[in-house]
Amino acid sequence: MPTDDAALGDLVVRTARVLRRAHREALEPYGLSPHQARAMGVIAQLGDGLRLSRLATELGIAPRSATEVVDALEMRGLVHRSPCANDRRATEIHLTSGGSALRRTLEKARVTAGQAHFAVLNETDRVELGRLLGAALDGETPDSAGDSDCRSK
Amino acid sequence: MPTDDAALGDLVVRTARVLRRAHREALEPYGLSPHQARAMGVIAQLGDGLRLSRLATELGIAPRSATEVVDALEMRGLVHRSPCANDRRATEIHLTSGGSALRRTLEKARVTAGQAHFAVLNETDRVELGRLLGAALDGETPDSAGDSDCRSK
DNA sequence: TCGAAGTGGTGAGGTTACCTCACCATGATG
DNA sequence: CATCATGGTGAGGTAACCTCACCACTTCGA
Repeated sequence: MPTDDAALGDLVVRTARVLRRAHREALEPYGLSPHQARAMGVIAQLGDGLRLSRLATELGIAPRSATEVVDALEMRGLVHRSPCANDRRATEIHLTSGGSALRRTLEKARVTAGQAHFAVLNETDRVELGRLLGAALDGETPDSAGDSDCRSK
Repeated sequence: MPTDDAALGDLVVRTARVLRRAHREALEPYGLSPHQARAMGVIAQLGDGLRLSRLATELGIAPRSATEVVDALEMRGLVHRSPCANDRRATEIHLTSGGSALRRTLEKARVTAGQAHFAVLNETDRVELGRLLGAALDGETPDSAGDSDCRSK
């Protein structure tokens, strides 16, 4: 068994799978899909007066698809739309109080799950791991800010 | 900026995203989806006389869905079905020669992409990274062999 | 100032990759 | 040999995307 080669990539992908599964399971009780949770994160982060089209680019999806995500969140009472004052074509999206409370809960769960996975490592190792992953990410893909996903074209 | 907390999980997930995107792009010229490529990997690995239902469990999908994956691969001439001698209900799946050639090409591309991402690290760091990720994976989720994915229930 | 062109959001309808349920052919078993 | 279990697939459904067409509105140039 060779020490690395593609194995390093495999390890990362497998780790990500474990983390994602934990995330998905944490979300399940609330009836949210990972993408909906991510959308709430973006809405919370960019906050005030977020346009639907901006949300779409942040999520790396088509504007039309963002409409659906927001529809779903709105139906659950987690966000609401309001007309934009400056541009009467546009719609602003806000988290409701319930939405932002849930967002905080989920964020906490996500952090906890991440910590749990790396709990077997000591502090030194965790720092080292962060350094190595960060270095590889910085070295590769000087891909502007929006990490987005894939289906960009 | 705190050194770790959930940041470690984020780094892993972002790294995985970069790798997956590279993988998807490598596949695109051949008109294969990542899942189809994965299926070919399983078929190649478990080889001879692989049943459709076995493939399904390996991929972590329902048997009915494996039928579709194999349909697609067969249509592209990458695999073919043959009746199983021992059990006339069952079907065996094999890679065609074209299929296994393509598989080797893709595997090589995947390895190369992984190496490229971690090329900024020196040998020592790469080994260390592997050790840390491996340790965290071993510690967590004593989830039997089949890594599979998620939608297991 | 008024028509043309651009932009923000959404209705309609398509695709992909999954799913379940029902079914048939076959195999295993009392 | 009747019965039940198993391997694969047809039919039809769902979630999360997509494009195209469209309307309301803004912006811009003559």
